[in-house]
Amino acid sequence: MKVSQSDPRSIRTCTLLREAMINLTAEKKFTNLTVQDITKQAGLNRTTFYLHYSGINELLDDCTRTLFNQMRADIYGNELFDFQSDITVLEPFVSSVFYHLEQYEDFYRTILGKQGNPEFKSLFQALLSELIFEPIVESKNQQEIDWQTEMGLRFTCSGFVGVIVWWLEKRKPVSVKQISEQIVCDVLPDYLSLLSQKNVKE
Amino acid sequence: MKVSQSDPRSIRTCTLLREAMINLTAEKKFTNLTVQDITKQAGLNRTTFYLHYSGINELLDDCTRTLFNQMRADIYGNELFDFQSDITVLEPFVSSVFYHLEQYEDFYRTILGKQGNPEFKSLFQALLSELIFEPIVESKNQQEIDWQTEMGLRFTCSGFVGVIVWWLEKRKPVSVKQISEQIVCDVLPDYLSLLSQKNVKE
DNA sequence: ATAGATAATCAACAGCTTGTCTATTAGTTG
DNA sequence: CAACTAATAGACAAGCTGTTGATTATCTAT
Repeated sequence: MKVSQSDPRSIRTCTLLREAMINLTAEKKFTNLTVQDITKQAGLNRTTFYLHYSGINELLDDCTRTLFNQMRADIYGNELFDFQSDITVLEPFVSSVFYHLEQYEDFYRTILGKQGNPEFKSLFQALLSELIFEPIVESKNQQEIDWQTEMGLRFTCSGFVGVIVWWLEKRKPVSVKQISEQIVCDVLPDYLSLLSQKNVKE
Repeated sequence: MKVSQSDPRSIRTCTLLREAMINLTAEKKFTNLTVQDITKQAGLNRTTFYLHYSGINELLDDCTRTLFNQMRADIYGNELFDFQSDITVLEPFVSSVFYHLEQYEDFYRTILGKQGNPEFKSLFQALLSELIFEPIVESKNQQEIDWQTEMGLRFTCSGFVGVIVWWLEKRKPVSVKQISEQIVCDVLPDYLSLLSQKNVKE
């Protein structure tokens, strides 16, 4: 960014570039996506791009921040849950993730998929970990977490993202309500038992 | 491939190119890796590359096949297991995956990581699914699998790969024996029960 | 409303990679 | 030895990149 950020022209340009990137990605044109493609789609001059971003990765970072802020707001629109009482209070949080995905379905399908961007996927997983799973670990386990817990956390986050990708790839074979209930009722309870027990083989 | 495949010169060239690709990737030079880099590393002329591969992706495919054949052999070096009896018979299979990873540790760390290749990661996950997890589903469940089972399978595979990436990223914080036992004894039993039970919430 | 500041445009540039030619050299096989 | 074929070397057009300088359009403060 070498320009103002508060100037209406800058805001407009950045918005157009973000939208162009998201729309082109949604059209499965992510691999080998060029600055030319983006600026053409946005109806802007290629030179203008470099006034705002150093390259495509920086624009993607901007898109990522924008989408994640939105998802954060979507998720925290729900009441904070008391995890101790009942695991099913998680259901609205899990549902809101899927509802958010539906808003940019084509974009997420491409960028999280085989032809997508591993950096974005990693950030996406970290966000879900931060928003949903780490609070559970903290509420259950106040002391320093051991490697078994850390590994279990990673297993659960990766599994959750894997299920999301499956759901997107398969073009939503079941409803948000169905998949959310399946995850909350059948998958996460096992995760909890994993966190509370300490079966260290030594 | 426009050349013989059985000619000693071709075999030598392809081997050199595969090794160059794997070594350069291991040195964290995967993103923006060029044909020039590879042929220079291999000590070959750039034109020679195109006699054997149409592009980097095709060379990576060749590397993938080679590594996966080796992993398949590593895994099947163990006795076939009867999953019904005891889940812990899986331990040698899980261990052999980690021992295989150690042989090309730096390569796998890069290509499965944030700067890596999602296509490779997807194939890697599919291979583990085929070699380890799908046989379990089939042994437990002869009828057509429902979406809950399919989802559980995806969850388990993704979680397993997630743990592998965690282990590589953290530079092997625990031994192969420790992580394999933890996975087999504490993680998989919970999730594998998912693959056989029918908790359809409807 | 005007003047100064700043963003957007346009044309052009060198640098790099790609994929494909040719012609020539080196190695393999019968 | 003779034929076949892989490897090399140099060159080419094409495409994208990131930057420059000059010009036009738009914003903002007075």
